Amino acid sequence: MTNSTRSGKRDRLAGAAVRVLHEQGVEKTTLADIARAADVPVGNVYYYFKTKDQLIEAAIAAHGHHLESVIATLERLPTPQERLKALVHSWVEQRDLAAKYGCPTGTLASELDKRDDGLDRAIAKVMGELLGWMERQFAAMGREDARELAVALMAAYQGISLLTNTFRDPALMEMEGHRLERWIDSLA
Amino acid sequence: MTNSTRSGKRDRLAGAAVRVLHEQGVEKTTLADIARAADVPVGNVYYYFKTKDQLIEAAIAAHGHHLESVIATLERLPTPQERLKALVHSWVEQRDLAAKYGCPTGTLASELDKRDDGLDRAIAKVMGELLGWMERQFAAMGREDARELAVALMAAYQGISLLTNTFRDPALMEMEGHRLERWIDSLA
Amino acid sequence: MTNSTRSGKRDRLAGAAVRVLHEQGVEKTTLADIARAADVPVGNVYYYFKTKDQLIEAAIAAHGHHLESVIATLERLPTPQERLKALVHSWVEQRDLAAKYGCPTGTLASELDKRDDGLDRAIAKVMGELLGWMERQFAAMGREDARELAVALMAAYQGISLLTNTFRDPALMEMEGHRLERWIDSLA
Amino acid sequence: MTNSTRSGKRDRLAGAAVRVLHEQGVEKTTLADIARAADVPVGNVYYYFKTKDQLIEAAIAAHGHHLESVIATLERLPTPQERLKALVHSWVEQRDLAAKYGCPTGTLASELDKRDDGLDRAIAKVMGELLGWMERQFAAMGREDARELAVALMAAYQGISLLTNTFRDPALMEMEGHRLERWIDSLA
DNA sequence: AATGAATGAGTATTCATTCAT
DNA sequence: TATGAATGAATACTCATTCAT
Repeated sequence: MTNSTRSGKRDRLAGAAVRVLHEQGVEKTTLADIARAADVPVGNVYYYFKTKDQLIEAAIAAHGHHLESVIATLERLPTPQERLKALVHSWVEQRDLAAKYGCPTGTLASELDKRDDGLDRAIAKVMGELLGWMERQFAAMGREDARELAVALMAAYQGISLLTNTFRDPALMEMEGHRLERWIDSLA
Repeated sequence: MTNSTRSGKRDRLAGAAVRVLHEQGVEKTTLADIARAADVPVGNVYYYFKTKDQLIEAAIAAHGHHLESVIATLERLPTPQERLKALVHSWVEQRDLAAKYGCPTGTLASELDKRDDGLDRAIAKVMGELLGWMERQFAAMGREDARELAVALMAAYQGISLLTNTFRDPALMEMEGHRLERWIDSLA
Repeated sequence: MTNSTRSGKRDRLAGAAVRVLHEQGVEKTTLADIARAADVPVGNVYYYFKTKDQLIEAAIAAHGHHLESVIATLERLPTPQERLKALVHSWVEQRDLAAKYGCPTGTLASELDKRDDGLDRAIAKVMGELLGWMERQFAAMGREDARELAVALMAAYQGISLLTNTFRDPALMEMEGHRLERWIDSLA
Repeated sequence: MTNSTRSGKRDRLAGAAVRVLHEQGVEKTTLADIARAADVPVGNVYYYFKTKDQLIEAAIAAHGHHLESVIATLERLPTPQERLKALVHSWVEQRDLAAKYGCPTGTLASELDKRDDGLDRAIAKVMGELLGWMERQFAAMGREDARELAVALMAAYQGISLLTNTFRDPALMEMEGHRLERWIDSLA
């Protein structure tokens, strides 16, 4: 809100960046790619973002907001089990995208780790938020090992996203999704 | 053997490439980086590899051979459970490296997916070999769902590697490793 | 007109390319050479031309336009004989340049033939236009063998340009020019 | 004889160079190309030729010897007219090669002119020998303008070779060949 | 004489970033 | 604010030439 101008170009750039960075990867994506996807002239990008890094940072933030809204929707469900299973279900629904490009959060985290700038901390924070929410769900289920379970669930998702992407097989995500749902049920 | 020359420079280059690609990522790594790590003049690299892609391919192959030797060592253990748990144990032992750079196989697979060349198929094959071996272990344990279990185990490892790397916390790998060992025991 | 920007840098680059390619040859000419001749920073060349090939293509087009304007001037003369002889005369006038670098069209055609790109077709088209014009002049003189005569005249020019260049002797062009003028007169 | 060793590698290299330089052009041809064509290891080339230039020079000489043998064969014919027409006839016979690669002498002369080394003088000398022979034939026909006629004939050949090559049309060489034969007859 | 290997200078191309208007 | 144009540093790749054996 605060940063958006009448034309909303800043948001459009950040949104386009999320999409293009997911599809092409950070290193393969040029500023021109993002500018084109946002339908903004290249030279104009620098009015909104001083550097490419700042644009990536904005993309990470935008992706974080997206995850927050996903969580907010899940919160409407009555029990933690249902919430977690709904999350798993949403992953399975995205299986075709995962097969093409992997998980947006995970691929970003993986790539940003190799860079000198501090952007890896930004994506770690986003992933940490989701992890924290998961932990709270397991805790609400009365589990003492909520932290461990949250880590296991997040790892399972990140890992199966990578496998689904590597083998280009959406069925892998589906199979693992069902297994995770059964697993969640078994924890009650 | 077949490709090694007296000085073994070709192998030295492939080996250095495995290391540097893991540490810096594919896109951030220049030919000069690899040449320097192998203590070989840049121009000389092209005597052994026609393109950067071919050098990466050789690095993938070298990494594949490394995994094969790891598997060969595991094979000496008497039962499939012991073999699988020893594999998990070796992951935990590598936790500091994972915290710094992630899993070499996984980060490579993730990055190569974004490229146009066919190298993503090469790393997929390497990962597929390990996956197949895991499946055979679960099958030897009498599990009908060996394939599903193998996928779950591989995903857990890839995912926890990514989390360990993202949060720069080797303890995550340790925690998940113990959980996986208990899980394997529970399947018998 | 259509492609020229305010500063006309694109045209300046194409023009400089025509000159430098003629003087140094296609293979010996670097992009830096052309950029320097046009007084344009190397990196900036790529704003106007995606590849070296495209710049060469623009140079060929520019040379083609030059030939068109030469023809347009010749068209003002009353009879085809006069036009053809004026063309021969213009060749003789350029004899010092030919002694130094050969015919721009011919040397370009000769060099481009050795390349894989389709640029040899572009220069062939330019030469074909001039050849067609010559043929129309001979036809206007009532000659049934206009095509054959046009080919003979063009060949004579290309050949004497090569000899003049090889022996570095402008007098050769002069001598052959006079012979060709007499020959044209004899055809009436 | 003097330079040939038992194995005749030097001659084989020069011969291969003539062929490859004609087909690929001087600048596009690497030493490795020639070495491969001569079935000689690259490193070994430098035992016979100190530089690439010296190898090209040897190729020019070899081509010169070839032209000498062609002339020697023509000398057996009784009259100068017959000799010249036989020369023209041999050009026509080579029309397919000319369509593909142009005249070996001419393309070499054209390319070498752009270089700093003195090789352009070497090929000029070879062409000069042939030109001198032509001139002697016209003189033997009693023509006072023998020099001019020789230049015209050589230019016609070089020019039609270039056109035949540029338009990739062997018929051009054929057409011009017939015209030149009639022309020679008309000079008697 | 022979040869696989080594070397370094040179070239096209990309792209984040800056500038002028 | 907006934008086309400018810039230069970086990178993969080629190849004549040299070296060690």
